[in-house]
Amino acid sequence: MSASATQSPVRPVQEDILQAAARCFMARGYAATSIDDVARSLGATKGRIYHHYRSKADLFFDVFRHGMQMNFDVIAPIASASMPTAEKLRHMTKTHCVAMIRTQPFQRCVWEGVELLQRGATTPEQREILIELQAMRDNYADIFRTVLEAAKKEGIAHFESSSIALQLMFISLNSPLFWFREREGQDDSTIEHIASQCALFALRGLGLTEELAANV
Amino acid sequence: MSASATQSPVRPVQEDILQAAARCFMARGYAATSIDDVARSLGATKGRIYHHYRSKADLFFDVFRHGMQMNFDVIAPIASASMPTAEKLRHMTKTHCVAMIRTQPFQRCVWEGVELLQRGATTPEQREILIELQAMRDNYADIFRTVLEAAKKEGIAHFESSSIALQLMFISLNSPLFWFREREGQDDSTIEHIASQCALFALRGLGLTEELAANV
DNA sequence: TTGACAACATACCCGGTAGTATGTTCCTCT
DNA sequence: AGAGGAACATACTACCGGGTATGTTGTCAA
Repeated sequence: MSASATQSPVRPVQEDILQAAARCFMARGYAATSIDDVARSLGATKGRIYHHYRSKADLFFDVFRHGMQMNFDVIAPIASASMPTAEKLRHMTKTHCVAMIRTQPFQRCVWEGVELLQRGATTPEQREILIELQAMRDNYADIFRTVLEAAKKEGIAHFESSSIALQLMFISLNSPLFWFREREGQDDSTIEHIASQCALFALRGLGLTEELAANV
Repeated sequence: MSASATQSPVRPVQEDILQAAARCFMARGYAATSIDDVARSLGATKGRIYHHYRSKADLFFDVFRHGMQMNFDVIAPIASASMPTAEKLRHMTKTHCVAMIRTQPFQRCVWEGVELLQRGATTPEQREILIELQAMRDNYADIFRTVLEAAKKEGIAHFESSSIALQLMFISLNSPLFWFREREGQDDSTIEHIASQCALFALRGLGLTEELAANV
């Protein structure tokens, strides 16, 4: 029919595996999820997964990486844009929260991955990957940290410890990861609405005035 | 020596097992923790644990129950006391946060337990226990929900969805569960100081004015 | 056409772990 | 003093799940 009948498929195989893995890991947790579970949700067998990934940990790490990458993709443009600090903070918090909801399965894996990082890995091979992932996450947090400290310097935000403020902000914005459920009749505006409430809570918590925090 | 040489020990055996189990579950997660791990951290073997608990799940559920019970013990007196809503909210948030830090291993189990609840149990026997634990947690949350809605009615707090506000408040106060680490030189004042920052963040997030949220 | 390789499925191995069955010690009560 | 049971330790079983080794099919290139 077309010029090249065997062009690479629109949705590469790896993308499907990552999607299925993210959902399984979210549903049962990393340790309680078996490769067979992931394969079954794909209508396939272990062979398919082990053909593309060397180990269960490798698969999980790739889900983590993809999750973080999606966050960078939406936040980096805002962070590098030129706008008032308060407005930048509003945009970044809201956008981050929307991303958490939209890519929930992946972000749940990122969350659990952070815990795995702290518990350490077994093989030295995995250690190297873990260090890379750790750095990835630290870099992402630093984007927000920079804006937070700028806001504090400008007298827009009021908090004592930057580290604690950063943690509190993130956990507020990440909160939907733990209670949001996909349901029928939920469209973009529903998600936006939820994210607005979370971002408003976070911005208030950081000490922004009602005017500066409004209309997130 | 004394009148009754074989009095019941000050620290019952079950208490020790619960402590060890809570720490192990916090360190590695429920699924990745083996009964042997818990036994080893007690300098004992499986036999000791299975003599007191019928299954791994039962042990975990008991840790959950103890964690929740400790929360009730500190919050119930405040909730039933007679004081202005704002003051009650300050006390409850701060106290809850302190409890999270002080009993961190147990509360991490409570947290993971909530996820296990959502994923469901296998045996119908466990289902009954899960329903009981679920109710326990709901009752605890309702204590805060009542105060929150009172605060909203009085015009002290400002939020849209009570459910979301409750989630955001809790996750802010629970936040130390995920980043607080015991270190040398940390005394009660250190914990109080951290809890104050979390409570302040939460109260601000709920829309309390700076004066009402101050001095938590 | 055939050889090579990608992309899997199938069959298997083996280590770890929940749970059990049985021994052992000590205490207590009669 | 001896019978019974509480409080464990030891030894064992059964199964699950990560990983591997091998078989099968389709495709493409020479």
